[in-house]
Amino acid sequence: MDDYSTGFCIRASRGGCGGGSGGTTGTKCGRWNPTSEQVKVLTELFRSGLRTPSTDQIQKISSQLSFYGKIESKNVFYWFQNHKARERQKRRRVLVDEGNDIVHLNDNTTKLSSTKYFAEINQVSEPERVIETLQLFPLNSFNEMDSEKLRLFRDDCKENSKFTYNIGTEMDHPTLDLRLSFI
Amino acid sequence: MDDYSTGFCIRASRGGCGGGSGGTTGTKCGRWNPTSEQVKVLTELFRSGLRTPSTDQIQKISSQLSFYGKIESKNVFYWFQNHKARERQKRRRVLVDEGNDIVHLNDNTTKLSSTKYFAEINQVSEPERVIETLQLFPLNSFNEMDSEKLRLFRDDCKENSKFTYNIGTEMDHPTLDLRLSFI
DNA sequence: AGGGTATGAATGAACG
DNA sequence: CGTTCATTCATACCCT
Repeated sequence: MDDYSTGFCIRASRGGCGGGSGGTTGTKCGRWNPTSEQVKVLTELFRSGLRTPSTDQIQKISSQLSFYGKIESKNVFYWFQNHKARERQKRRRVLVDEGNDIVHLNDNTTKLSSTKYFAEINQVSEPERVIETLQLFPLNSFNEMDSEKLRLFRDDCKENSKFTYNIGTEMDHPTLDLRLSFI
Repeated sequence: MDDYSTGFCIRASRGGCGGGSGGTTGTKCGRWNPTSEQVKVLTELFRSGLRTPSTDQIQKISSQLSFYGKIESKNVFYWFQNHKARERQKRRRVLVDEGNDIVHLNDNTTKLSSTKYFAEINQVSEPERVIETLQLFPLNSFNEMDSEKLRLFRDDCKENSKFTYNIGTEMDHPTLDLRLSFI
C-alpha cells in the first residue's frame, strides 16, 4: 500500500509531530518528501559552505542519501537551488525590514517600539567559509562567491521619488492612499 | 536554523518535530496576525490588480502597513502568494466542478473559457492592469548551467536509477561522514 | 469542546 | 539566479 511503482509514495514522517493533521499525510504522492535525516545532512553540507554542488557531487550526495529514503539527483539539485535562493531572499528582506524600523517612529511618539526585531537577525551574517575538506573534487564550483558578493552590492539605493511617503510628516493617520500612489 | 522568522519564534514543523519543543503554543508568538486595516489595504491592492508585487513594492507596502501593527516584508510576500494561489485554486475547482463544456487539459489559460463565472465572481476576472509605476530592472544574464544540469538529472532519473548509485560508493551502511569525506 | 474553515508559512518543482 | 507556481503543513478563528 505504501509503495507504488513511481516511488515517492507515502511517508508519514513530516506531519508527525503536529498531530499529523489529517494523519493520512501521504495522500498525493508526487513530489519528494525528504526525511529528516536527509534534510539534516543537506543542511549540514550547506552550512559547511557547499552552495552549488557540481554534478558529481550531486550524484554522490544523492547516492548517500538514498540510504534514508527515496531520493533522486534532481532533488538534491533543487534543494541546493532553493536553499541558496531563499537564504538570500531572507537576508534581503530582513535587511530592508530592519531599515524600515527607523522610518516609522519618526513622530513624537518616539517609542522605539520595534527593537524586538533585532533579536534574531544575527543569522543574516552568512558564514561564507568554504570547506576545505573537499579535496577530491575540483573546487571551481565555488567560484560563484565572487559574483554573489558583487550582486549583493548591487543593492539599489535608488529611492525613487515618484512615490512620497509622508510618514514622517504626519503619522497620526497614515494617509494610506489606496490609489496606490505609494507603490 | 533556517527559520524565516525574525520577529516570531516558533518552529517545530515538518522536518524536525524533535526540535520543535515548547513554544508551539502559538498564542503569544507565532504567526503574523494581520490587523483588519492591514487586510483591508492588502485586499484593496489585490483588487486593484496587484497580484505579484515586486520586491520593492513589497517593501513599500510593508513599510506602510507597519503603521497598523507589526508586519514584515515576508508577510506581505506570503499574503500575495497565498491570495493569488487560492484565487486560482478556487477558480480551478469551480471549473472542474461544472466545466464539462471544455475538457482540455490546459487549465491555466482559463480566461477564454467559462465566461459564465464572470458575472458571479467578478473578482476572478479582474484585469491584470497593475499600476506600473516602476519598472527599472535591467535583465541580467547568467549561465544556463543549471538547466543543463537539470536536464541531465531528468535523464538520469529515468534511466539508471538505483543501480548506478551504489557502485562506486559502498552502500552497506551510509557511513554518513559529515566531515564531507564522501563528496 | 470539538470540528471545520480560512489563512499564514514553508518548500519542492519549475520557469525565464 | 531570481521569481513564480503548486501543494502541504500548522494554526487562528468560528461554528455547531
